[in-house]
Amino acid sequence: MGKTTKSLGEQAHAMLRHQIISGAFAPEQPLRLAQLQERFGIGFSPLREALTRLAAEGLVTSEPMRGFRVAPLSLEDLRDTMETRAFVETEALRRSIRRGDDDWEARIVSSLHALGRQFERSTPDQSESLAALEERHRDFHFALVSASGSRRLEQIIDSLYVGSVRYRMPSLSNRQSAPARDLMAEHGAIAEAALARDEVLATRLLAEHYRLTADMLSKAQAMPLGRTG
Amino acid sequence: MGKTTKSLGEQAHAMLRHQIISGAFAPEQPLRLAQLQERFGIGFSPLREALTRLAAEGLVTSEPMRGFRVAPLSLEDLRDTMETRAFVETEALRRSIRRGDDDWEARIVSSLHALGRQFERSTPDQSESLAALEERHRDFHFALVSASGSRRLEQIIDSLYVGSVRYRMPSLSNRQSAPARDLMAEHGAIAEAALARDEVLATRLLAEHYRLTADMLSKAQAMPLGRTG
DNA sequence: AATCAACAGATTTTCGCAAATCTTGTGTTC
DNA sequence: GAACACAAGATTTGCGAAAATCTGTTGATT
Repeated sequence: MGKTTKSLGEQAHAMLRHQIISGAFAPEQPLRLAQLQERFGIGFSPLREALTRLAAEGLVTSEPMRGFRVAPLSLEDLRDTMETRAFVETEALRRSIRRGDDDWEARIVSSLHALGRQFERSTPDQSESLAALEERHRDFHFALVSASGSRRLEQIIDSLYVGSVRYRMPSLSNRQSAPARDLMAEHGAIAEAALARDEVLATRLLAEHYRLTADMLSKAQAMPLGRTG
Repeated sequence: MGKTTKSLGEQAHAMLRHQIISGAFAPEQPLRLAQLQERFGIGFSPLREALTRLAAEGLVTSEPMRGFRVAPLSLEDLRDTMETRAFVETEALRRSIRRGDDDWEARIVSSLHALGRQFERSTPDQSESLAALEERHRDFHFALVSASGSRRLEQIIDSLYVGSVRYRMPSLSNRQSAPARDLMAEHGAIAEAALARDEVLATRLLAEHYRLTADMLSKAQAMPLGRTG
């Protein structure tokens, strides 16, 4: 069978990562070993390994002898992260437009199509389909820059994505932020420019896309949803 | 006392990191727990934590149920890493030139001076002074970009530095590669342009500096020193 | 001769307990 | 009443042993 047995440490890492990203743990919340052991039914050692990895990835913070906490969120970090994403990904897109072959074009077309389908299908209240939507969204953006030819750029893009997805997940379920933008049109325009090998237009559209996203998330972050008191 | 007690895991991480960077372990060499336990006199848990962190940083690789190895080196990775450094650090330098205050200028002057002193003092065969030289070199380059205002760019620069220093350490002790370049002149010119707030010149000199370094290290990498058989 | 199964040794991974450290609450002193 | 010392509980950290997995060798079968 194709089922590769993952170590408990990897499983713990994946589960914790997913729960932090999806907001099941609040920012700055302490992550107690005993609590996690009960929640996941896993011993100290694998949990510690998972937390150490997450700390290196920037999703949790660690203070000596005081354990681990979920990494904080801030407007400043959001702005910085999105600006840096725009800077790095426009370069990776530029290179991909120069170097991309038929397979690269196919990945863009295919991931855009899949994103559109999931977009139609998603209703705001199903957290399951929201996770699927986020996955499609990620796939599309990765496809765009997937012919850069630089392993290092890919790694950087990946880590910046992880740093930004926590800001997006809660606002994805917020209906109010969506109507102002036609997200599919934005993505379609970027894909079109990339496939037309128009470096200048494609990178400008991508940067603008991230700028709009940063603005929208900043508002959502400044006024967290759900608090009606 | 100002001495903060570090956890054994942190100590193990620092020691292993230093030994990998300085070449005490060969690339791709397996890192056996029992062997490391004997070498450092530290138990399994802290060693595992250290190795997990190093894996997340890219200095070691890990395969499930097969343990850890020192991460491989390659000409391709060297080229990619140095190109990416040039790309990211020129941007950070550009921003620093725009935003840098008196303290930033002071850090550049001071770290350049310290680098020059250590450069005069260093003789090729003292590995201790070579480590100090590398430290000064790092400090100078970090000072250059220390006013970028972007935490994310700083993190990226840091991780790329770690990825590249392993290529430089062995060649630092190779006398033959040094005479072709006047390293202090290069560094001095970069600092001068930065302090003169000349974005174009400073970033061009910095990029050229990294291009020359990449070329030099590529040659050293292709023909490892010491093998006279 | 080549392939495969099984066994033995080495290695990684996981667990539970002991030690070290931090936190909280209580009582005493000024 | 406020500040401090101290003790009890909670929590992290570290260690060694046990379990799970891999690797290399030997011997049997086709």
